[in-house]
Amino acid sequence: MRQSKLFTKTRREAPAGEVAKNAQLLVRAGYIHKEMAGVYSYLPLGRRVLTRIENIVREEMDAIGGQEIRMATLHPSENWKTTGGWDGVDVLFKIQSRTEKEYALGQSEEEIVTPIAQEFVTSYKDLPVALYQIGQKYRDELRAKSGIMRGREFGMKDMYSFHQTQEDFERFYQIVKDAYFRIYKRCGLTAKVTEASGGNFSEKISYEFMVLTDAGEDDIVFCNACEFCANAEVAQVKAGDVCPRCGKENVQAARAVEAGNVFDLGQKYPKAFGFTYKDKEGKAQTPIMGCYGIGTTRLMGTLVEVFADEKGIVWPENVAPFAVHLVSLGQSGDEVAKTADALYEDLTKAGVEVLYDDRDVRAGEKFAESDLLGIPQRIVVGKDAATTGVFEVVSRATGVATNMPRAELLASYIKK
RNA sequence: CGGGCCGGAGUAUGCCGGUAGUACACUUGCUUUGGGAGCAAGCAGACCGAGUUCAAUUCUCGGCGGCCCGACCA
Repeated sequence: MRQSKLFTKTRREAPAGEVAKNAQLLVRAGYIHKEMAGVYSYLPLGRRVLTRIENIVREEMDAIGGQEIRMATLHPSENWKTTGGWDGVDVLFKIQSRTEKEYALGQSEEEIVTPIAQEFVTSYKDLPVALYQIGQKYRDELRAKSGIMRGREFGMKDMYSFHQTQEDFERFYQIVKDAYFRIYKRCGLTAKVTEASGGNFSEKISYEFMVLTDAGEDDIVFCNACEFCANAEVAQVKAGDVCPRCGKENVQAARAVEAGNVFDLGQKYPKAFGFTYKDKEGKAQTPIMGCYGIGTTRLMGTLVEVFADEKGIVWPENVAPFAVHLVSLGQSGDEVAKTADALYEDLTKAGVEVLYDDRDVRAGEKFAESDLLGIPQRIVVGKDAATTGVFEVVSRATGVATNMPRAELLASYIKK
C-alpha cells in the first residue's frame, strides 16, 4: 500500500477532552474516527488491525471445533420478553419501528442462538455443539468511556456451547480456556483467569480473563506458581500473602482489564425457550449451555494501552496493520525514490505486507508519523541505500537499527 | 443515574458586552530536504432556543452534545 494513496491522515494533536491513551493515539494516527461517545468507525488502518485480531480469534475458535455463524443484531422483542431480558437487562437498546413494532439491538446473542440451536439440536447425537460469531454488539451504557475500551457499539466474539451434562461443559470450558490463553499470547499479552459471580446473567459462576495492564479498571491478585487468580475486591488474600492454593509463592497484585469472559449459563436459556433433545432412552432432556466472549475492539484498545510509548503506538507483530513500513527519503523520480520503488515491488511480490511512504514530505515528518503508526519494522531508504544497496532496518519496539544489504533483507522475509 | 468542567474555522487554542485573533491542516508559488521546515498569498469559524441589553460569541436559563469523577457494567 502506497501511503500517498492511504485514506486518512495523522494529526499532531490529540482530540480535545479525550483522555484515554488508546483513543488519543488511534485518532491521531488515523486508525479510527469517533462518531459519538462510545461509538467509533474503523478506518483502513484500524480495520486492518481489527481484522487481524479477529482472524487470530477465528483460528483458535475453529481449532477447538467452534463453528462460525452470523447472527442478526436486530432482534425481535419477543425473544427478549421470553427470557425476561426485555425488562431485566438495563443495557439493552430497545427500538421501535414506525409501525410501533418493538425490537432490541443485540448486546449478547443467547436470545437468538438458543432458538437456532433448538431447531437443529433434537438428539443427544447433535451434542455437544459450539457456535460463535464475530460482530457488533450494542449496549446502552450510562457512561461510555476509555476510548474503544468501553463503548456503546463494539466488536465482540461470542461463542455459545450446548452440552448433555455439566461435566461435558466443564471439559469444554477447559479447552476454551486454553484457546483464550493462546489468543492473548499471540497478541503479545499476558492473561490470568479469575472466578467471579455471574451477575444477573447467571446464578452460576463465571470466569473472567484478565490482561495485566495499568490501564485496567480492576485490581487482581494472582500467583505465578499456579493458576490462582482472584479479583482483589473479593479475594481472601492480599499481595505478599502465601498463595492459598499452592503455598509455593507469595501472591502478587496487579491492575488488569477484563478481556474475555466465560459464563456457565446452566439451563436458563434452554428452559426459557422450551429447548429439549431426546437422550438415548428417548426421554426429553434440557441441554446445559455456556457462553464465551472476547471483546475484539477492547482487545485492540488494550494493545495500544499496553505497548504504546511516548512517540506513539507499538503494535505486536501478529496484529500490526502492515509488517513493514518502508520509508523513502527521496523525492519522486530521484534515485532514492527509484531504489525504494524497486524494494517495494520486490517485498510486495514476496508476499510481505508493506506500507510504503512514497510521499514527497520531509524526513522528520515521515519518521514522526512512522513512530505514531507503530508498524513493527521500518526500512529507511536514504541516499546511502541508493548508492550502496544497504538498507537501515529499525525495530519500532526497541529502536534498534541494523544495516542489511538488499539481498539479505529480501532473504529474511522469504524465510518467513 | 448523581456531581463537576466544557461547546468558536477541518484540528487545537488566546482574548473579549460593540472589527472574532493565533497555530497546525488545506490551496498556490519559491526555498528547504535524515526527526512533525521557512517565506509569501489564499480558503475557512461562534451548537440550538429563550431571556437581559441600544448591542450577546461573551451574561442568565433551558435543551442538545462532549469530557472527567462516582455509581453501574453479560
